[in-house]
Amino acid sequence: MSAEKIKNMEEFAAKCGVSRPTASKYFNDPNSVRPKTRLRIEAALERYNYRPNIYAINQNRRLTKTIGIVVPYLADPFFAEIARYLETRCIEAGYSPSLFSSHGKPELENDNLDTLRSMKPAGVLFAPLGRSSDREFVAQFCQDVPTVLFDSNIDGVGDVFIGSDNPQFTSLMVQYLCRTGEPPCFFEMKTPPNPNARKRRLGYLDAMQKQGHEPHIFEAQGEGWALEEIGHQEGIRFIDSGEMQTKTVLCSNDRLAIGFLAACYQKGLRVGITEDCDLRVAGLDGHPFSSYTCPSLTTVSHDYEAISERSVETLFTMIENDSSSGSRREKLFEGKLLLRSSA
Amino acid sequence: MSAEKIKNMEEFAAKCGVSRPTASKYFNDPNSVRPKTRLRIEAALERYNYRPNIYAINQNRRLTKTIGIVVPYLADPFFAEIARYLETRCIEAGYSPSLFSSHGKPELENDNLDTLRSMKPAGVLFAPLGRSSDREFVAQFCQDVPTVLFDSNIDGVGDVFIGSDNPQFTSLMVQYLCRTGEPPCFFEMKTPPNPNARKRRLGYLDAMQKQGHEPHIFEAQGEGWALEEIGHQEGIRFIDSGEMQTKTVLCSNDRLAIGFLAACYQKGLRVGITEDCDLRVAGLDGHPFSSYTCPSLTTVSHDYEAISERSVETLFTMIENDSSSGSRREKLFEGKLLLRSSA
DNA sequence: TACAAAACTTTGCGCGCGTAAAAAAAATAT
DNA sequence: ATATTTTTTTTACGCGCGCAAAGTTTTGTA
Repeated sequence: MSAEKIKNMEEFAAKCGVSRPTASKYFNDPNSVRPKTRLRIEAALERYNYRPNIYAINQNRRLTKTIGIVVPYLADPFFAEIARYLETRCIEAGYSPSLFSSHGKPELENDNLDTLRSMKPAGVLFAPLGRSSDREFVAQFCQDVPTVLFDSNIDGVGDVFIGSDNPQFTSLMVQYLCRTGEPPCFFEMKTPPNPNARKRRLGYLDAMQKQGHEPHIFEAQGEGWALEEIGHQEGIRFIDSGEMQTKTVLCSNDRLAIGFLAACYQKGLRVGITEDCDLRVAGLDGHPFSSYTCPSLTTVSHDYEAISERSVETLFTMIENDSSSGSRREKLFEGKLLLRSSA
Repeated sequence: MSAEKIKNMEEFAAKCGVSRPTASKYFNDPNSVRPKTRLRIEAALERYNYRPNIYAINQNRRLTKTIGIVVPYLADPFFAEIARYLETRCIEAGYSPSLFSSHGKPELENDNLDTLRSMKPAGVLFAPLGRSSDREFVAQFCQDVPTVLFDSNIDGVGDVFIGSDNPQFTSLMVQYLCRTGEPPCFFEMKTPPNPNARKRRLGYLDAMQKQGHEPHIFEAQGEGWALEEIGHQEGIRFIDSGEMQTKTVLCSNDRLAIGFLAACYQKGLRVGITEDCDLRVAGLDGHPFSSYTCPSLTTVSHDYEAISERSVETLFTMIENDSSSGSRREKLFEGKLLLRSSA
């Protein structure tokens, strides 16, 4: 490795003994040059660690090799896990992923889309905030940039949505709970920040009705993404209120459930399916940490891999065909029941 | 908002009635132009949503307004939380943060540093993998780019390190545990992926010796970042082994502790400080979810805010003075004891 | 009112690369 | 060996903006 610094592609091409356009061609696609010249270039690449200036490259390309990944809240392990998978897949496919979190704020979401737009990305994988998203703004973005919406749907916006069948989640869990014991009440936030809450509530109401049971919903107060905290605080209030008319609680998501389990523990309620327990508690999501709660949480898990995989694949074909498909496509994956010891 | 598309700063400046260099000056610092012209420009900015081409900007600046943030594993809530804070502070200061996770892999860490280097960032906030980091590579990077190392120190590398006083963490906890009951044994991984584990072990040994107690260490098998899983599996093995000669267990970090708590629960061991409990369990880190374990986890918390704040502030002054300070500086923050119900 | 200082405009070069067209060279086919 | 195809080189322009120098206008001060 020579210490000599190489300023630009001109100099580098000279070291290789090729012309600059040929070097340029190589960097765009190593296979597009003759094997012999390719070797010459790669030999030089070993000696001098030259790398083309990304800004100069991207300025002149209509589209870059960047893929934007936007999630509503990266400190939520659910999204952290998905982001990890998406990033890996993009790199494998030769793109450079660029990760953004909206930190739960619609303004930041718009900002993220703005900076992404100016990055001329080849495509974007976008999990919107949901109800609090700026609908118009997002719709415009999806028109301008090849975008795959995932996790949270915004009706009629964008060409593709890939996510989970949330009503199926609740219905699956309600069925299981009813078959094995008392029908569940539903523990959810009154104003949830996460997008799929509404569909889960509807799924609960629907499933209960179909089973011929009367639904009970407890609405937890509180705002923001501190779901465990809210589940805990409001769980205690729920328990103390005496409104709990059933010994089975279905939480709208796993993070709420984790907080609720803490509330139960604190209140001396034993949670589980065995005879000596006071309460059954179930969650929804398949949160990465849900197997390590005490007791381990029975839940319905997203098919993380399928969602990530399909999102990425769909985006890649969108990029290749670069045509907006005309009709809007949605793909919903079913959840898998994870039977553990809490319910 | 006019629908008319503006191609470049030339056109935009014309719409404002100012010259292009003046517009350019405005975008670099809105206060550097006369208030009257500033209003003219901002009025135009309302009508046409023009934004300067970031690639053209960055190509011509020696340094960009980008700040790189690199963490070893973003799916760990600890780093997710810190990253969230760092991002926010960078944005407030007028920089554009760019987030990278090394996903636990040294090759990826190097790749991240490579792409960062080619981004000509104003500065980088870097939490390295630690022992598995490529020492030479990282050192070279820190020489080329203004970098603040945080969380995990690499001796002699870089100009600044900001983190926690890990031996103090363990010593603080050991002292507390000894004062209130049996001296603790230490539950850790044999080959930990997280960087500060070694210092914690030494802190444990040292503190036990000072207290006049004999140390006991249980080494959990397993590789990688699935710490809860390892804590769970190996926790069960630990319990079954009969090697546990004390009723107090100090875990090397909170994620291990979460897994260990699950193991205790599964094994029917009651964890807590009250008379009727079999075991006391403590963790280290102040993990975001550690208050929602059952029982809630007694731990020593990083001063997240202080670390993030100091890291960012330090980087900003490094950027402004753009001189390498010559001598290496380290700042270690003490941990705060969080007394909860597990120990 | 004059005068210096500050802010602005004009002009013009340069950044590092994409890319197109035409000419030259090399590889392959006849 | 010649003709044909493929690859490479040459030449040249453009991208959108930073930046510096010199000239012009505006602003604040004496």
